[in-house]
Parts: sequence; C-alpha cells; structure tokens
Amino acid sequence: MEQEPQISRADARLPGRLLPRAFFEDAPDRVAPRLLGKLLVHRTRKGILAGRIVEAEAYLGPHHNPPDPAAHSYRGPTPRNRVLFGPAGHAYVYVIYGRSFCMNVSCEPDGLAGCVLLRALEPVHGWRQMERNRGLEPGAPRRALTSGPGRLTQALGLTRIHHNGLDMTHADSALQVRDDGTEVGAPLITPRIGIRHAIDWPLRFAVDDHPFISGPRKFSSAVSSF
DNA sequence: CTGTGGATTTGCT
DNA sequence: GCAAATCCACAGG
Repeated sequence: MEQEPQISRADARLPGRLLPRAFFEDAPDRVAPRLLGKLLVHRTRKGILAGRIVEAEAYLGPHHNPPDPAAHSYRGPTPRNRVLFGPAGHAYVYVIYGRSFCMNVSCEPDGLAGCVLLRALEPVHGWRQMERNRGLEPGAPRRALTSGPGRLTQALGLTRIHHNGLDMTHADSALQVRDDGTEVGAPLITPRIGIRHAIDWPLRFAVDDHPFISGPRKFSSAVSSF
C-alpha cells in the first residue's frame, strides 16, 4: 500500500495562513476594511468552497458612543444574537426576511458585541459547487453567484443551524478566514445598504471597482437626512 | 434600466 | 401586529 506522509496540520492543504483571534479583537470599522482581499473558506465533505472578500459592513456594539441603531446587538443580547456578545472570530449567521441567511464575524473582546457583515465574495475555489448550491444553470452570470449577503451564504452552503456560533480561528474549523497575501488598494467607503437607521454612517467597505461587489460602486452624497 | 411585492424568521411593541 | 442588515420574479418604459 502507498504510504501517505503525515499531515501535521489540519489546514496544510488550504491556501494562505489562518487569521488568528487577535485579528478580530478590534473595532468592526477597523476589522472590516482589513478583511478585504482575505479568503472565506468553507471545508465541506464535497470539497473546499472559498471566496475572496470584496465587500463588508461594520456594525458597532452597544458600548460604542454613539451606539449603532442599525446593529442587531443594539438592544442587548437575545437568543438570536448572543454569539455577538462572546469572543471575537465566531460566525454569526441569521435568517433575514425569512428566506436568506447573512454571515457575520464577531469582533471586539469577549463581552463587546461588534461584528462585520460579509456582503460579497469573488469565487476562488469550488466555483462549480457554488453554482449548484445557488440553483443556477452553468453559464449563468458570474456576479449572480456570490454578490450579495444572501447569495454568498447560499453559494457556500452556510446556514444558521450548522454554522452559527462556529469558532473560525482554529485550523480544524469548517469555516475560516485566511490570508493568501493578496493586496487590495484603498477601499471604497459608503453608507451601509438595506438599513433604515444610521443610514449615512460610512461603514460599508468594498474593493474599489471590483466587478463582484453588490450595490453602489461610488459614494453617493444625494441622501440628505435633514 | 426602474420599481413593486411576496416569501417567511425573529424580536420588539 | 409589524418591521427587518434580502432575493427574485415580473411589470413597464
């Protein structure tokens, strides 16, 4: 029989380097732009699904001054959002409008509840499986795969029951964020999408001019809240 | 291209 | 009861 060399690390075959918890133990508006260009990796029985993060939003915890009324943590812990109040680097996956999932990574030290919402990925590995997960025909528009928070969770097969609360900072975790050394330029910064409170806070970060981002590609100053 | 409405979970009033 | 960090199908210009 052939003899396989021992794999000393569970992540030996994954690209790049695993981001440690310390990466996420910071304010969400500092973590979100640093996540641009990093890889979100989901290890499944059918193979590895991975995408490069090209758009993310920061949601600030209730300890922040002023508090962020658009954040799920704004009114304190609930059964849904309790992972946000735990340690950094954990997945917060929730159902939005009864039909889609949204994927966040918790930030700040234990007890503080900031997070980053992942809004768009560029598919990097498992492109074909993502197409099947999305129920798309081969040859569908590429940006329909992972451009949008509900789309990317469906493409990677992420669900609340299976992934909410997962610690993403261990090498044997099914869900990880990894750094393969890709550099991105200064991010596009705009208000967040799809919210009704704090609509002008500049907490959406995206790789400028990237074809896979969702929503506006420029900062629009047309919105006046006064 | 733009706008509208339905699906359906979660939590607040 | 109703609003919400969305997506998709469909209607109309």
